[in-house]
Amino acid sequence: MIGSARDRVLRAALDLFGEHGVSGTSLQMIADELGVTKAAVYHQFPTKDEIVLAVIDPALARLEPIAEAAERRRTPAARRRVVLAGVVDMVVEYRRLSRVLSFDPVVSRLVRQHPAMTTVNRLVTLLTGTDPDGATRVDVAMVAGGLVLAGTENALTDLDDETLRRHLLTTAARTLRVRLSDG
Amino acid sequence: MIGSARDRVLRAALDLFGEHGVSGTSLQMIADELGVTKAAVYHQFPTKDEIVLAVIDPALARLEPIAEAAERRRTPAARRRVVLAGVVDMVVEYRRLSRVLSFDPVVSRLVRQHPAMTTVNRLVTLLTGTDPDGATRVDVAMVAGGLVLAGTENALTDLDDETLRRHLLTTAARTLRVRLSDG
DNA sequence: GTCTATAAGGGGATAGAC
DNA sequence: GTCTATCCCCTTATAGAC
Repeated sequence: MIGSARDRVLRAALDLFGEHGVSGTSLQMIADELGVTKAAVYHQFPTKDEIVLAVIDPALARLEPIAEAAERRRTPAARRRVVLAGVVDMVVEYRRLSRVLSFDPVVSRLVRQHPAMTTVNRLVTLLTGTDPDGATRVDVAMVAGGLVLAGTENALTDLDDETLRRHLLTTAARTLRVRLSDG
Repeated sequence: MIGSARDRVLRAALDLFGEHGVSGTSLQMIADELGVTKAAVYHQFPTKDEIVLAVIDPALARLEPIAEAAERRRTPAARRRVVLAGVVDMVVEYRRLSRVLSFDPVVSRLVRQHPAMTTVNRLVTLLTGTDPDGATRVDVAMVAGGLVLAGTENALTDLDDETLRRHLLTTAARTLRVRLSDG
């Protein structure tokens, strides 16, 4: 075991959340995984919600720099490329987490209330432009859903990160009709 | 209230599962929604799992006819068109259900053990052909994930079923490079 | 940092009356 | 079909010793 007791809790939680979902993971399971008691876990975090937030925060924190980098570009096409590449990287890096992050009702509540949601909306606007039509909104929803699910799909675990990243980027760009090469 | 007591339970369960997830929905919540007690619900179904199965069965039952219709077509292109159209129809019809059906750890377990999984595999093979490469498998995973998520996306609830169906079909076909018109 | 012990509540499920 | 009452288990969370 490397890292502080706090880090050990977070690593165990990430593993268990990925396998059983947040609602399906009790503090007892986290404690058992570490070989300690529930009270020891409570010494590190005051509530279960705090553990969930600490697990998902690093992933959500990746979004803000993507939005800033995209907004520094001048053309809408370049902005779309930056958003797409950044989000794909993030999804691959947090493969195991994304399924849990998007669907568990507990996390859904925590994410809805999270400040990072404004960044998510900025990223969507960077992809769609303002006042998108129905077809464009469906395109973006398909890509968002596809990235999350494909990132966690068991059938794709044999692909290494770099291969998965490349395929996801190509497919997402085709769906959104974004050219990946500039000019 | 129209329908048998059993039907009322299933309708209430569908609503609550869609909103809170299966793990987040207790028998007490279902009973409260109907204005009865838990024991009355248990009179209709022996276990909670049985309720979940009864809710998802109609959606899973839609898959088999799609596979059969597709297999009656002679060209791979025609088969892909039939699978795509059928699955999109099913996703739209069961909009609220699909999120729950795909991600809740409880349902995930029930679906994995369900006989309809062999049909799912047949549909995937109809789309990809046998022995697909990594890029093709990512394409299919993206479309599957995108359909499920877009179908349940709150931001798209303003679209009526027919509009949503049309956009989903167009976008999914583009992602998979399937031509929707034959010939 | 970790322990034992316990509180307080909700979960699924059952027994038996009406 | 529905009720009351209950069982047993697991959950989050707290108190206080070491």
